[in-house]
Amino acid sequence: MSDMTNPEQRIAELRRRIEDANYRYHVLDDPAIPDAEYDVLMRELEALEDAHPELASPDSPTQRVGHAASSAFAEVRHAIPMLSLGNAFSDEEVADFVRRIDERIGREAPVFSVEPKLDGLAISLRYEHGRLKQGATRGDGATGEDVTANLRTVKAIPLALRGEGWPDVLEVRGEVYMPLAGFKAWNERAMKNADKGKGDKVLANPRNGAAGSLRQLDPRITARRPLAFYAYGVGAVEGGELPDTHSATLARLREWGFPVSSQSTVVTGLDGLLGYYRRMGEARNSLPYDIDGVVYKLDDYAGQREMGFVSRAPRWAIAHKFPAQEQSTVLEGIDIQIGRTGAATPVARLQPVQVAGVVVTNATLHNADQIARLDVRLGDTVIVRRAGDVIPEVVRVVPGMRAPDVQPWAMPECCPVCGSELVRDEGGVVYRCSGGLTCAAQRKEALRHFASRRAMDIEGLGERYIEELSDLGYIDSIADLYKLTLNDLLEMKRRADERDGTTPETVKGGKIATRWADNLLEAIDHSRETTLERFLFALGIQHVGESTAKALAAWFGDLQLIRRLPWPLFKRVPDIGGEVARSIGHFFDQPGNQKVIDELLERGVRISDTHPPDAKLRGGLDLATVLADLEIPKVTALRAGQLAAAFASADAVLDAPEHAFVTAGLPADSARALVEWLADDAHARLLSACGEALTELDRLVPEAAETVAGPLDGQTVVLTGTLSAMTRDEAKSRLEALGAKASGSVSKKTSFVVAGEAAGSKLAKAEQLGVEVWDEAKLLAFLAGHE
DNA sequence: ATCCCTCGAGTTCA
DNA sequence: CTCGAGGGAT
Repeated sequence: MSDMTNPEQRIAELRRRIEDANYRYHVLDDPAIPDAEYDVLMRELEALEDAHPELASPDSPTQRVGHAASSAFAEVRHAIPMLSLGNAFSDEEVADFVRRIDERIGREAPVFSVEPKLDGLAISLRYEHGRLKQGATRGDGATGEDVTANLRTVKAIPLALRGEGWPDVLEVRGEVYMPLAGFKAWNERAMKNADKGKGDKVLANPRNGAAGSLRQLDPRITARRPLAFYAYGVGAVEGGELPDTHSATLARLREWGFPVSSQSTVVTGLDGLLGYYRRMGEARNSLPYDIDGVVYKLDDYAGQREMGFVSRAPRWAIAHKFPAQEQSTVLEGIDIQIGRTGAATPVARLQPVQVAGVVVTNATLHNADQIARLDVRLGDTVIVRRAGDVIPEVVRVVPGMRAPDVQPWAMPECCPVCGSELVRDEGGVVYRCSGGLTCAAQRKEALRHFASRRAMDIEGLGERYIEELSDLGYIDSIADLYKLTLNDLLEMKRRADERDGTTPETVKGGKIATRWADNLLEAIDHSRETTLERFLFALGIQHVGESTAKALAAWFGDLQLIRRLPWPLFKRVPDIGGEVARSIGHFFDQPGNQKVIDELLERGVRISDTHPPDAKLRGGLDLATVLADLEIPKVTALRAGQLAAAFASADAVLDAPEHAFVTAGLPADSARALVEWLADDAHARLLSACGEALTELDRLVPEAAETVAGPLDGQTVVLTGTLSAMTRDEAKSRLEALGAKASGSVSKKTSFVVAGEAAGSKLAKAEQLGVEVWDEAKLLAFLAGHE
């Protein structure tokens, strides 16, 4: 096709189409052609320009890949200084700003052009006769650096102006920034490649990413960075006119090919400004770029001229800043917290600092690896952020502020609570206290977990009471909760008050208050009536959370059965594999745990929903499956099947000589491995126990399953946000009653997401994956129609 | 062996 | 909410 037309025309045509695509993508936010097609056009243009060097032009989109490095940046003096803006941190300061305008030029409710304040790098672009001639950084406002070659690589910046009516000389000002998606993708790739020892620099944050990219001496590096641009104003103008308001100028810039924030708009008076501030504050976390506030500008240029300037900032504009989401503070110490499973988590003790509206003093450091990665040391100045706007975390260390001779931090060797050794998980990153339930911290955490809402739900038994009851020796195990008496509680309280030197709380007449103790006993009593699912969860078995506890309860139905089942049988439950099954078996193998369970039952804990095992177990209850589940070396599912065909029972396998396995069809090495495995007494007992369990289950499991089809059978749902008519938990159980499976995270397998008010990242993920989203109204209508 | 999806566990502050 | 790791499909 291209050889039909003359190359000059074709080049012009290609350049126009490519820049058109850039414009639609970056300015109109409405991509016109797919990436692949864009690449094809680009390659054709490159080929043509190579073949006809005389037709090359600095305005060509091919030039956006950047040329060879220069040695330094030239200085650029700004014809009109690039001013900084005054800052407002409170509504009052904004009110003062509006009042000053009224006082000075007599306008009570002025019209403002408002826009988000992007966290990027301010630049100036000089166009002469519609062509980009020079781009510069803001620098100190009077003088910046010439970064034209770098700016040419930013696709959102037009190399030539579109439309018509532009002045002979036009200086456009705006912000170069790094969109969050681009930043994330860049860093993910950079980190992946960093592991392999090659690759790109990991960027500290989008702002630094943008600034650093523009200061590259080699524009080819800049070209690869995901940079974007928004125009927010003009500087020098010669040989032409602009509209007489700022908002109209922005509209004009948009026509000429500049991206202008779609969030920029016009509002009136103080109320308008503050309303915009609130709206943007809410939208902040869902914007595709970082903003640190909003900017208010008096819209009409006549008013701006009248207002004038103070020193280096205009009096007609102000930046209204959001509370910082990132702050620096000093790391005063690193404490070790011991969790329920003994996991030792380092927690940063920080000099109190305001982050996104709350004072933060603690932040998790996750684990020792994370500390090593960040190279955080005691006394360091660190950057703290609230991840997802909730949980504080240490992001990085501020370099160059470390005192000399501070050593790297190391995980202590012993548990700070009980002194037992801290042992690193094999192949894992967490260290655990090896003290088990002899460790007071683990005992307390176990109690806290047992009493928690989703477990036994003992209302009022919070951290404080557990601490006191445990420290003063009233409860050692979870079973001890059920033998507490009113006297115990009152005595405990008296001793705790004495110890802490606090005066006892009294009611009139000087009598000691007992109401709290009555309530607590009542709550403990109330918790005696429970379900198998809650009970299993409350025991705090490693790897058994709510979901696994629920599955165990549903499949086996009876605590007495579960507590003596050999571990391989647990693998019959979907989503329970070797690791989890062993962990459950191991828990019930401990005589101490069995004793606690006996005590709980003796002291009145009653599981109300005991039932026979689920019929779905049928099918998995044969010798072949059990032999495969035992994880005997070299005995695969296939070999297990051969054995089951040849032997009538587990006991028959136990008694068989090695050659009988070979006769059964096993290769010599499998037979050998099996004999060796069986030589271990513990293994032999396990196999025998499995045989017995099979026989018993066979008797218990009902013949056929009679399932009622629910309307949501096989569907996976995710709930997010706040519902008004019911709690999320209630919605969850009602959906489950209709056959749905409620999950915590959105994936492409998710059938639909129920999104209430203020839904966050899960809703975003659903939209990104194109997963169906229900609002509360739709949920209610569905429930009404199907329950 | 490798991917993707879930689950478990740990965490902060008002 | 986030990270790590278990389970299961491929």
